[in-house]
Amino acid sequence: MNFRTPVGTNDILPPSSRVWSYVIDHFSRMCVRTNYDLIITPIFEESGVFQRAVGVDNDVVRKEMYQFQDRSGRDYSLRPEQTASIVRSYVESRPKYLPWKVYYWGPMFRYERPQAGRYRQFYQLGLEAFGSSDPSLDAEIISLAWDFLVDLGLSDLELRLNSLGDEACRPGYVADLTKFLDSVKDKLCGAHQDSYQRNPLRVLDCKTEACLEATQDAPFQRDFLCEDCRDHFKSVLELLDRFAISYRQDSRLVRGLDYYNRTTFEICSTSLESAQNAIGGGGRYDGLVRSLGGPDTPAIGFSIGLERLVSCLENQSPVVIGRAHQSHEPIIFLIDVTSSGKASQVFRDLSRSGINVARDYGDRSMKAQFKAADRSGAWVAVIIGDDELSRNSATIRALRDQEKLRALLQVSVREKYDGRSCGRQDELESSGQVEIDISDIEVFFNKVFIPKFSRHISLASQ
RNA sequence: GUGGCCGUAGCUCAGUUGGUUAGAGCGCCAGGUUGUGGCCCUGGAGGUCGGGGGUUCAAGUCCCCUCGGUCACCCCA
Repeated sequence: MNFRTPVGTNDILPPSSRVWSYVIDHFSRMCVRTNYDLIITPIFEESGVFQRAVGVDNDVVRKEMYQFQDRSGRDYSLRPEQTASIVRSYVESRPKYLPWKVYYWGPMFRYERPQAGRYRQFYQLGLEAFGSSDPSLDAEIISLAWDFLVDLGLSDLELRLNSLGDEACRPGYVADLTKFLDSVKDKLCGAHQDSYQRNPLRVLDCKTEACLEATQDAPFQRDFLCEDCRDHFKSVLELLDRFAISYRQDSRLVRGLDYYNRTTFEICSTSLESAQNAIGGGGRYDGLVRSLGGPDTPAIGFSIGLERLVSCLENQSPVVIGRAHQSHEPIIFLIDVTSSGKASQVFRDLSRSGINVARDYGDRSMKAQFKAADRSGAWVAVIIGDDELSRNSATIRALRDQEKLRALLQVSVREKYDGRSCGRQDELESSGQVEIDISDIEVFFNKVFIPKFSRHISLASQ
């Protein structure tokens, strides 16, 4: 019997993993540009971190946590989400300067039945900012999430926003809502007939006809916001308007984790075919630091599901997918039929000089090596045969896009660098390939050919 | 936790009312042809038909159990 991945988990394999690495890289750059620093926390924490943060009544904690005892009997859980760990880390390390802005990406774990867009080990990327309740921070966070997705080429996105109020106005609202639900409880869907008392807000988020109908005239938070919350929310909306980010206010939007207050948001893709169409979301959690034992510190963040994001991209962003693959393609494939070990040396030198390079192994026939070169997606072959070896040279031949690349090779080999040209151009006309000294190979590619080549590539991908 | 559909080569699938050594295409490997690779030709490797039990002279085909995949409910990323 062969081993396989555990239920609900899967390997992220090439070529799809190229998209992952591209997306994560894109995200990291954006975060660095906006002054967020990488944070890496343990993948498991004391269970209490999540129980306290997410809420013991929440499904995520009640029945979805990978909770276990280690060999010393300590009660740990694999993280079902990242925010709680980061808050724990904030409280533990007490950063000197505020705001404290951090970003992350990594695996999360929830014990659920897998289905399209839902896994037991899944990946999120996101960011959190601590130490300011300025509504412009809310707008910054929302716009970062939005722009990140839009810049990746996604278009069928919908941003929904809500304000959940704060400790001043929420309790009154919840009491009112509960009273209302008491009066219509017979009309609620089966799942919520009892559970509405534990978490009344969830009922508003229920998609069943029964609950939707029963709660049509329910009180909504927007009518209960205190003045501070109302002003705060209004400022956030005004900034989003200025950014020309379109959104929809949705009074039924209640996020699944209990720590949220004030601004909450969710981004869905209408093009995602599965039932799990929320790509990401987030919001404020001004009370969370305190409830994990820290000083009163407002905070806000968002997270995005990588599997869902990548599947959106694969559906509707061919340009980005192409670019992601291209960034991993070898430019050069080394073909060596001399069994002299020359390829090993050239491979090492070229790769260390910064060029994506690939090769074959096992001294196979030239035909086999060319086939491997084709499959690798490399743009040119660098061939070392017996003739070349005796002259200490290599032949360069275009593999893809031959007409253009031959022209580029032709120009490159004639171009002077440091007062001389690298190649012997005499053979070019007839065979469409050039021969250059091995000692010139790094200069030829790095200084002459690749600069032209990158321009050719970027023109081609436009 | 509940339910629908599905499990035959690396991949996509054929396998007729149960009947001899289980097939195809693609992919892979080797050889030939070739303008040093892409096309074409020849050959080859690779399957305990998810696993276990049962019915039968005979099971990939029928029955039961089980494991896995997938989608949906629920929940959420």
